[in-house]
Amino acid sequence: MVNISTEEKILKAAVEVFTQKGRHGAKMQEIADKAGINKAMLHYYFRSKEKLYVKVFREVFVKTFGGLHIIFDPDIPFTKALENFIDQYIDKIDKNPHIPLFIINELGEGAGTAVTVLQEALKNGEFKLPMAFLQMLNKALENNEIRKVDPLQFMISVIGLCVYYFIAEPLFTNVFMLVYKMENSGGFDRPKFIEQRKKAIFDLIYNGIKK
Amino acid sequence: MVNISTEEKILKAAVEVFTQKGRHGAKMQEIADKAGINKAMLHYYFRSKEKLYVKVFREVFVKTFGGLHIIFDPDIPFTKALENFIDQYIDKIDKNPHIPLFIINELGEGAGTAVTVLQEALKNGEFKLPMAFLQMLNKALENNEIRKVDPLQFMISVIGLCVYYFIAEPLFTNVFMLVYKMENSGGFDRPKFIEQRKKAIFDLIYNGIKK
DNA sequence: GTCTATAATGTGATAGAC
DNA sequence: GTCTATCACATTATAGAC
Repeated sequence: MVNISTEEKILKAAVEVFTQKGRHGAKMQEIADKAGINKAMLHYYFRSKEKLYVKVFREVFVKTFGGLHIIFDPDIPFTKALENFIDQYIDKIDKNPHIPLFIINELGEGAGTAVTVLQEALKNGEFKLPMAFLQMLNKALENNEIRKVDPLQFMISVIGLCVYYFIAEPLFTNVFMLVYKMENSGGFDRPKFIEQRKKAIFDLIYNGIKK
Repeated sequence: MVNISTEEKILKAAVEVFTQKGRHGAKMQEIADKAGINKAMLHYYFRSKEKLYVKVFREVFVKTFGGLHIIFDPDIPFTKALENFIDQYIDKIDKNPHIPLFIINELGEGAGTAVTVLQEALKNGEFKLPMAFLQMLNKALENNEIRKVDPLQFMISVIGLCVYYFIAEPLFTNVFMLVYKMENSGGFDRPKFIEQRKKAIFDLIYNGIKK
């Protein structure tokens, strides 16, 4: 990929700006600047801000969450799959920390583009994660591998545990600063913290559902 | 309160619009319409959109999270306090479902108004929740009431479990629709689901940390 | 395809009458 | 204090030359 096309440059810049600033906060000028071209080109390639946004949302959603269902391979034990999921899901979010909040915000705008994309992705198999998770969980419940839990509630809990820190990071870092100051600690080592987070989530869940 | 003042009407409308549309999505015209007055009055009372936003953020943040620390009363057992917290925190969010995402989004805008308000509230005692939670948790750990856990990680987990569903509700309702259709279920009873959520969270945590 | 210049619109803010 | 009318500016979108 020696020569990246103008269209690709625009899309790449648009992903950055839309995911970081949101639908309303994003400005066409900033996207143009980041792509190294001018505003007119954005409209030449994508007609309008709205159409560009739709492309960005669909691509971001599918690329981020499209492949994760393979973690729930029926041939490995549920507990191990869960551990893998926590590990890989958090790694993915950590590499794209703005994306969960971006998707949540756009889905919250009510019936419209984002919700339509989600529904289509659920139907056409581009977003198999929830069903793969629920199927493996139901099998583990049937086989009495784990304590009885409500499948939907449990799924929300696992995903929430993985995602929430990244969404609310500014809130927690400020609380940490207060705590660390009180403890005369060595400050905040973020990579170490992320690894500890994985372990804390798995420990909580594992002990929460083991028989 | 027979006669609500114009300033109060504006603030009430501004809270609604800002929390639902965000800082950039909110329009002064919509706030004016909702308050039943015209745009000029907004500037007469608050000078600028920015100043009005600051008032709204501070008020919303303190009113929503300012009083919750009293749940962690040292005289009651930690497990019971945790159960109360889950119950009351979720009730509060359920009554103001847009507020967590609003606060998270504004804190994510980087150093600025929202972060400043948070830091002040942490210092001046308007936001005692994190410290109250951590103190009670540390005591429970010292007394060997619960399994050994990392206090900060555990706090994030509890809050995330309570908040995440409300933040990502549009995502999950769409998944539910798919699941319920497959199961020929009677559809989605939201109030019942919220009560089940409280129970699911407490069960997971309780089993996750009990000795 | 790419650019500059400009139109068209939306929105925050103000002036001035009452 | 409240209103209408208007300004000033930012931003999306287009026209037209190269």
